[in-house]
Amino acid sequence: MTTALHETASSRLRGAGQRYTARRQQLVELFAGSDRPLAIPEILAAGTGLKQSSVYRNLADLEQAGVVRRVMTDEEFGRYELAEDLGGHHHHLICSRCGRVRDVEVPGDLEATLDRALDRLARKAGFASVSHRLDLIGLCQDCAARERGAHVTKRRLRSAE
Amino acid sequence: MTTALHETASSRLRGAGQRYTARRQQLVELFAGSDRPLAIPEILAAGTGLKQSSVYRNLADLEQAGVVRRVMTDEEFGRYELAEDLGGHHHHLICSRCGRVRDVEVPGDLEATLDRALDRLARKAGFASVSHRLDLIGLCQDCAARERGAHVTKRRLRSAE
DNA sequence: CTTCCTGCAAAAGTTTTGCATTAAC
DNA sequence: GTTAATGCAAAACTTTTGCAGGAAG
Repeated sequence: MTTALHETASSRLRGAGQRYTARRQQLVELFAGSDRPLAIPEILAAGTGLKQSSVYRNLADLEQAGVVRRVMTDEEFGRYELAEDLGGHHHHLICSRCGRVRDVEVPGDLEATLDRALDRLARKAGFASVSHRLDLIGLCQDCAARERGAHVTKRRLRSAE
Repeated sequence: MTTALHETASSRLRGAGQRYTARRQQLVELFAGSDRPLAIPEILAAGTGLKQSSVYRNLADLEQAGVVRRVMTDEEFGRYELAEDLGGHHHHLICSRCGRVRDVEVPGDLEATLDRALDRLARKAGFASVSHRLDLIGLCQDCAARERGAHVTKRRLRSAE
């Protein structure tokens, strides 16, 4: 089922002069089974036994090889997911309060319209080889209620969960 | 010219129980005069005399009051810009290699189409009060040439500039 | 046996915070 | 005078790196 995925990952890593070790296979499996990009703490907690520095280094290597990519959220740490051609083109629903992220797909015709328009724009500005990143920002159901409080930092919010 | 902006900023801060000090006015002016979101190092280097911790604290307060907002790039530090209703709705051209950012506006009809479609999507997923974030990712002219190199971290890239 | 990967510990970079001082109201 | 804002120094947190040991080819 994920055989093709592993073969692709393997060949991309070898192409970059690197090995597709058991650790890295674990990481790829983890991403393949997730419905959202994963943060490093989540990966560490997932019971792979991987150590922090190895996770960072492996993710950097996998990113270089084009197997995963780093995604941006409003959090102050990074999240990773499968590269677009492996995990499919999709976007993210991001809760602006608690940082929760979920994958979401938008209709194909909207994507097409968007692509055409943005390509034109980028070219006019001298940008090459353009892709886009489209996120939906809002409040998830949990947070919509308790929206309140002053001088609350994001870190405090996270640890309060 | 920026009088209205200052008045709005002032009233929003007071509404949050805070003062619109000279330092904060400087910050708002800085953002108003920029064609891209500013990073903390840039703000510190702009000659305002503000200290690092004050910049962070002021930006947090201004963000809470709805005067500025933090924007995400591929860099590992944050950038800030005026809130959408003060600085205008726009998007960002981001160079995936050097991290350079520039503001860009997309045609109004595309925005409208987008808004309608995304609102529907978000509602279906149980998200409330949604906005969107659309970035164009690519290579700026400077970087399009020298695209190369393995195991190069982003931090190294930045300091190499 | 050579090269890459891993873990540990330590460092670097960004952001937050405690406390005393200064400025705003 | 009371409350908020500032600067300084130190801490917290995320990410990167040096080095020694271990696994993969």
